[in-house]
Amino acid sequence: MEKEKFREFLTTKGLKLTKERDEILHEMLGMKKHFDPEELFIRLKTKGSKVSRASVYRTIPLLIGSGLIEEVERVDRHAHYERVSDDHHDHMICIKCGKVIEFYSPTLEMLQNETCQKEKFKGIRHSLEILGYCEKCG
Amino acid sequence: MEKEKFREFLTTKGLKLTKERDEILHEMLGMKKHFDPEELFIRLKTKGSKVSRASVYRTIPLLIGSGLIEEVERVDRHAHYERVSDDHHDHMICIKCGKVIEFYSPTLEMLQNETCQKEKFKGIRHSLEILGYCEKCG
DNA sequence: ATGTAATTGAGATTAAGTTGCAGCTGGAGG
DNA sequence: CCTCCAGCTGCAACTTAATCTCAATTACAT
Repeated sequence: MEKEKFREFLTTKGLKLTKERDEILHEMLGMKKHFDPEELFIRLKTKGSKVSRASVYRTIPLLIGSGLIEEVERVDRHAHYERVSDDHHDHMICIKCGKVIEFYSPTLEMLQNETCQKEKFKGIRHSLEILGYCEKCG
Repeated sequence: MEKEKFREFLTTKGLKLTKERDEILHEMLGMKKHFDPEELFIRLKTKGSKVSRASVYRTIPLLIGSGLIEEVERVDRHAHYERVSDDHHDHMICIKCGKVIEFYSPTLEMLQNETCQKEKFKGIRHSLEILGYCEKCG
């Protein structure tokens, strides 16, 4: 189960399964599906855990490395803006260099409309972001 | 053109077109399509402008309001994580009642992969959010 | 049991963005 | 063309999310 997966990851990397990491792992498993590090930290704190904020932040990459969680949002932590033009498009964003590729696929748009109809949902706008590696960083 | 659009927006809101706002507008028009506020500020600064960082940040919502730029990224600026499970899905979110419908369309996924290949982009994960009205609120 | 590289918490630091405030200014109304 | 005041400004202090430093502690291979 999860703890074994985590331990295995740590061992292969020459890292240790400390009681702090264990606490963080267990608390994480009890979170709702989406969470942020601060929520996790607060929950530990209110349960009386002595684990520090730094340890929570330091453990997150290890949980990702062991395949137990994934980063959902942005790579790049600050706000970005775009000059408006009338052509709608979606984005591919390179996780490594931050490059943004704009693309537009009519088929994709159409398919989304169909999906909306199936759910009786009236779509107004959407945002599709594909994260990954660009040609150069791939 | 842009300046008129901006002035019109400001006037209808009872706001003023100051020289600082004008400088920011013009510098913004010279940026590459995607930019962040700090880049904009630095560019003004290096050109000898006396405009403050605060004014840049304060002007951005006005540029959005006048339809000249859009926010590209997430509203929520901090990192989020998600416990891994094997069912990937996307979201439809009702603008009115906040209801979230999870859906999954293999065709949509496939089409995305094809689009990535076309751009020589190695997609790792994506997030697709369709905003609109659910059956009840529609 | 021991040695040591990894880990810890506290608090300082950084980055991005926001806010309060005292003085300045665009532009509507005269 | 003036006047006036709501709206603006820069500055610096503040906030939030996250990272780093460092001396003390600890897991775990041998």
